[in-house]
Amino acid sequence: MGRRSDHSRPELRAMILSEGHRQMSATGFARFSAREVAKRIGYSIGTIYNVMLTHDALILAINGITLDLWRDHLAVRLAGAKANRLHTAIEAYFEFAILHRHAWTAIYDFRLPEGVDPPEDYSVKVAAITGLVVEVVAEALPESQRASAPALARSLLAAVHGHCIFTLNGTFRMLGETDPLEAVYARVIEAIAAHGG
Amino acid sequence: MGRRSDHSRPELRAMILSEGHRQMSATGFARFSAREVAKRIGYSIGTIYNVMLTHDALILAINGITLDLWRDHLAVRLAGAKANRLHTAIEAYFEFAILHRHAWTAIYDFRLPEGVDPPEDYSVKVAAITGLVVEVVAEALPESQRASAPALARSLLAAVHGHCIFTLNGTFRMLGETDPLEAVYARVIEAIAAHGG
DNA sequence: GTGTTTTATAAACAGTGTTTAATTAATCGG
DNA sequence: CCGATTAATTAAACACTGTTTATAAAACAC
Repeated sequence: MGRRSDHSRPELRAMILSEGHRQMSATGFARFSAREVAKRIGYSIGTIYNVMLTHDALILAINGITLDLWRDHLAVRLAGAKANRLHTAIEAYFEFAILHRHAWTAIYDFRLPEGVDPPEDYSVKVAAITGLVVEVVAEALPESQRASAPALARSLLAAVHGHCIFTLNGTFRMLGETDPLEAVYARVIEAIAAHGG
Repeated sequence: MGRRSDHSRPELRAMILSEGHRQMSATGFARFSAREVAKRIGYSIGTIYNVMLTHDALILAINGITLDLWRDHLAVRLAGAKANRLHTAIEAYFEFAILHRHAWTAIYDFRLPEGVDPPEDYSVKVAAITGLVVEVVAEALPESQRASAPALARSLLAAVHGHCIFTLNGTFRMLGETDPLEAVYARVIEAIAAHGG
């Protein structure tokens, strides 16, 4: 078949990413298939390559959608929290990861070839999420310690992340941990306290 | 070809796992191929299935080897450390993960089907590593707090793990973190201090 | 030596990502 | 308006994957 144009390029891209994200959420990174996405939107695999160029770019774009949803989730939860914002942020981190476990896990399952950096708009999405966390951490610190907020925030982010992964991949179940959220929260409070907060 | 017996069953299993681990270390989980393992040891793919039963079991066995190496690495490092044992443990965690990055990452890249538990000997290997960490954490706590060592240890393990992952997957590079080891070490010391250590 | 069991393989099946050539539809120039 | 050009789409092929099945050959038991 030849040139068809029932959908514009941007429409096609939107269809691919929407169906792709749906499928990533449903089946996870390991079983994700670009061919299946093509089938479901009624186009051939070649069209996916025309629009997305490569499999890696497709997955990166899908993960980008997940990052946007994640940022929104955090932002909404934080907007509705006047007190206990650190706890809210951690809670929201866990909530999103558990609710969208396959899509969230895919962010970390996918790795670019060594030495290749992610495209800038992808880094921007990650930075946006980090930015929200830095803000919340900064609020919890005395003004004299505000300068250390970025460094402390990314460290606490890593700590929360580790707890979240151990929750999802069953490590914590294996080790007998039943309340990982409160466990990290305790760690975070200890760190903040040590910085005068 | 039929029954050959140049190698006994245990010999074959050892060859498969040795070559499998070598290949996992060299190429990583995403590019790992059971067929390639077969090729390299001079047997057909069917033999791999005869001996290993399934692809999942093969990977689980390879990851088991990595866990054993990891435990040994931690044990050796800790055996040679009289003071600063917490720092040594964290250092050893990072060392191993970076040195065997592909094999180490494969432990977490692989996921059993949902609801399926790992075989017991695999859980035992994980518990052995955790046990070492619990010991070191317990040493750092006052006797009155020793009971909380297991819970605190698995939480700190998760924290270290998160920092380690962010180091390997480039997140920390993206966020400008240049010394993740000392960052987690600071978090660990804060937590220990908060428990009276 | 015959019969049975075990081992190993080749071949097939159903997938995957990726590339290529061919075809058809839309667009553009005159 | 019509022919030439450009762009979109696909079918088919390639080289892989994991997995299953039938078959042959070697080893073992009696």
